[in-house]
Amino acid sequence: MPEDRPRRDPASFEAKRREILRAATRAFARKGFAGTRVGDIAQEAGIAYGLIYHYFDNKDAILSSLFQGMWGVSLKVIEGIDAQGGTLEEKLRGVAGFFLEAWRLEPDAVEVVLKEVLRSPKFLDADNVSAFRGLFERLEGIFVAHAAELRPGVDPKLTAVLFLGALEILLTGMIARELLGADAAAIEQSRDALVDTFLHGIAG
Amino acid sequence: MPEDRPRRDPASFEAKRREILRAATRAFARKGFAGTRVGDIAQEAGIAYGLIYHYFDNKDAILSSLFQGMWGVSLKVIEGIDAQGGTLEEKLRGVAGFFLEAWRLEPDAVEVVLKEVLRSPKFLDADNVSAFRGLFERLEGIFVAHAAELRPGVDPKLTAVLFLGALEILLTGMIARELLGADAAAIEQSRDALVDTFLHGIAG
Amino acid sequence: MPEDRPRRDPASFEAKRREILRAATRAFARKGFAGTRVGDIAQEAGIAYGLIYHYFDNKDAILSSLFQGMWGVSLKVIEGIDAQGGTLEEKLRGVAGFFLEAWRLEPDAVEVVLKEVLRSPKFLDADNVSAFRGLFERLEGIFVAHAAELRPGVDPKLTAVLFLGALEILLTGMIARELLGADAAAIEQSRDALVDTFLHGIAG
Amino acid sequence: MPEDRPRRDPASFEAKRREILRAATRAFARKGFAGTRVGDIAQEAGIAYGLIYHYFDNKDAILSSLFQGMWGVSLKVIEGIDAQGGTLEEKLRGVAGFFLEAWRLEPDAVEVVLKEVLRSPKFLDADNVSAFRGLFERLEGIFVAHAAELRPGVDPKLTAVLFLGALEILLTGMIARELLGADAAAIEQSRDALVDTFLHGIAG
DNA sequence: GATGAATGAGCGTTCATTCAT
DNA sequence: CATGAATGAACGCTCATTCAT
Repeated sequence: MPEDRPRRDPASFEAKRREILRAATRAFARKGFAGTRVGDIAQEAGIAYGLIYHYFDNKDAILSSLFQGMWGVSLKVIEGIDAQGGTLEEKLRGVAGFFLEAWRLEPDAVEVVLKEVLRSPKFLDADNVSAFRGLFERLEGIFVAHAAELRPGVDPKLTAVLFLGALEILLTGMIARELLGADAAAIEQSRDALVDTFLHGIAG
Repeated sequence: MPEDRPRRDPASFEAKRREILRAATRAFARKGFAGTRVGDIAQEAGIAYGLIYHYFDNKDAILSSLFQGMWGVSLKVIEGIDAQGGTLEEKLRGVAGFFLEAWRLEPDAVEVVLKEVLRSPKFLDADNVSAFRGLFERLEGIFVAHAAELRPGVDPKLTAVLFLGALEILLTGMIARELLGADAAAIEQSRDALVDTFLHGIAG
Repeated sequence: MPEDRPRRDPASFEAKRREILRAATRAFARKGFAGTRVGDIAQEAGIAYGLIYHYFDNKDAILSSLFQGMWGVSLKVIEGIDAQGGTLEEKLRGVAGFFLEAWRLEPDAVEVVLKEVLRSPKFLDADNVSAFRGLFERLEGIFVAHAAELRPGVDPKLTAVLFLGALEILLTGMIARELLGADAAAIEQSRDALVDTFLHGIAG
Repeated sequence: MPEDRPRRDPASFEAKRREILRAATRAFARKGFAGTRVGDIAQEAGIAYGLIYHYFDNKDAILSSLFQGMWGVSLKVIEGIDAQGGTLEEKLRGVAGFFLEAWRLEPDAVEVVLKEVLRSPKFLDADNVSAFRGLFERLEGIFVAHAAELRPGVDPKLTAVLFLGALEILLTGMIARELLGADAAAIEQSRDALVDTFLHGIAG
């Protein structure tokens, strides 16, 4: 007698849910959220399309679930990097490295979040916007905490915005696979260029 | 004289076309390209929706037309800034200032191009990608031309990418009107923070 | 030059709307509201199904429109019968005769209203319930006004309910075309049986 | 012993079946037959929805079963009332009282039969129509048997229709709980008003 | 030029029913 | 007996586009 009632096993339910989420992520990355039919996701997952509605409320909920999963992890990691202490340089390298590494490991998921969630008025609802803002504020907090190391007159909020903008376009550029390489060395080089530029500028 | 098709009045044709384009831009900015119906554009322009098809091939063509108009002007201006000579700092300030000023004058158009064209696989066809790439290359050319003023080891292409990314998020952030101000002073401050950060870094 | 701008002619718009409404009524009568697809209505009307959505918000709105049209007329007629004066017998004969005649002229419409609207929790929303109640109250008012002609102890509200119930089942029975005849003579006989029974009872 | 299919316990099978039937009746009364999902019934019964198909062939069969159970009892009771003898008044009071009492004891079941079965072309198949007709004929038979007590010219069939229509709307009106009360006194009053009206009319 | 009626491909979603476990 | 994952037919609805007037 293994378990009392293994009916509706939560573990396998979650496993299947994740499986569908991965299939959806691949499909969204390939054809965009709008261009992906629910049937495409099902086909990618090897199941009937009706089954998707056992695991998700609707098509939108799949994308929201992807975003929230990614974003929750991201925020926690950034908080960890901040809490660990270290120099400003180490922290910036940590933040940039985390997102670039996330892209290397799960390029589809990063692409979809960047392209479909962060730009869509539909998904940038109050919840998601506040999640998004959380990252900005955390980075801003890092700059504030290290204000003593900054040139006078540097605005922490603006700097946080610029840094994330530059980081985002690195990821976007990698997605496009046109402007930048995608191998580990290129990633490292990109990360260093980003951090060095922000810390020391490009002027000789 | 064998004109191809004797429009009654080419000037007024163009005027109406621009009028529709402006109406469409407002509508796209408010509800997104996908969320805007052709009928919404017509209503915004005060005409019947069927008439739109006298001036544009289809809905996509409206957005493409907006992009090409904006982008052509942008490229010419950037080229002009480069050709005028001056220091690297002046050129970067010119580039950033141009886009920020464009946003101040036509925020809807800038928002739509950023959100709907540059992220959409549908509109990033060969033509548009190469137009987009043109801007990158022009900026990269500026960094190459001023290589003597740069720290050794600074990569021109990567720097161009980072700079445009930071610039883009300023525009995006301004669109959101949440993180940064939108008045002339805030714009100037943003431009200076961007250029100073890239030239001199933020470290003290 | 006939008219200033015959574009979007309200008259022909209404005519087409009514045409669709009639087609829908036939379809609903034949297969029930739930059993009728929007495409069935379109086919019955000889148009494409998409066109239906130019004239009605959705499938529900078609049924609501039918009900409100029928019910508004009915209430007005009943009010007219009441206002005209006369004996209680004349008024009851008028009310019953009106509904039975309506059924003779538009059996499908009466059938649909009886079967699909008055029994459906979905369509018996606040508006429709209050419309329905209006008829009850009007009939109750008639009994109250003629209280002097009634046996002592007769409850006007209960009597109104019973009268309308008996009237409704006459119509329903005619719909079923099983229990009662449908010709003019049968209708007259039904009406008289109803009124005579209520006024004088059946006991010898 | 060659039982056809040796159910573990026919009694408990029937008990469970009835349990499901009661749960379905509550659900149908609350949301209508079409608006009730098989899963809703299962939830109401506290079982898995798949199990329902062990006890009923399909969703329709549940409603049919409810109708047949109710109707069979009703017919038997009406026959008993008729067979017992007595005056016409006693018989009419018995018939009306039975249905009103049934509603008091099982309002959901009565409501569902009235709203979902008797008006639905789907369930008014040959079997059910003939069951339904049985009640009419039995009541008609009562009027025929008591023809001597009736005014000349009273049509037994029409009178049966009118009587059942007035009775039905009482039940419907009680369901709505708007126009009439629902307590025992109100029920008695309704029954008496119905019978008195039919026997003696309302004219003074 | 200008209008809006007309078309229909296409998609998201529901839910009764089956069946492996 | 009991469960709920799995299936897929079916349907309402949207909206870009065409075209007769």
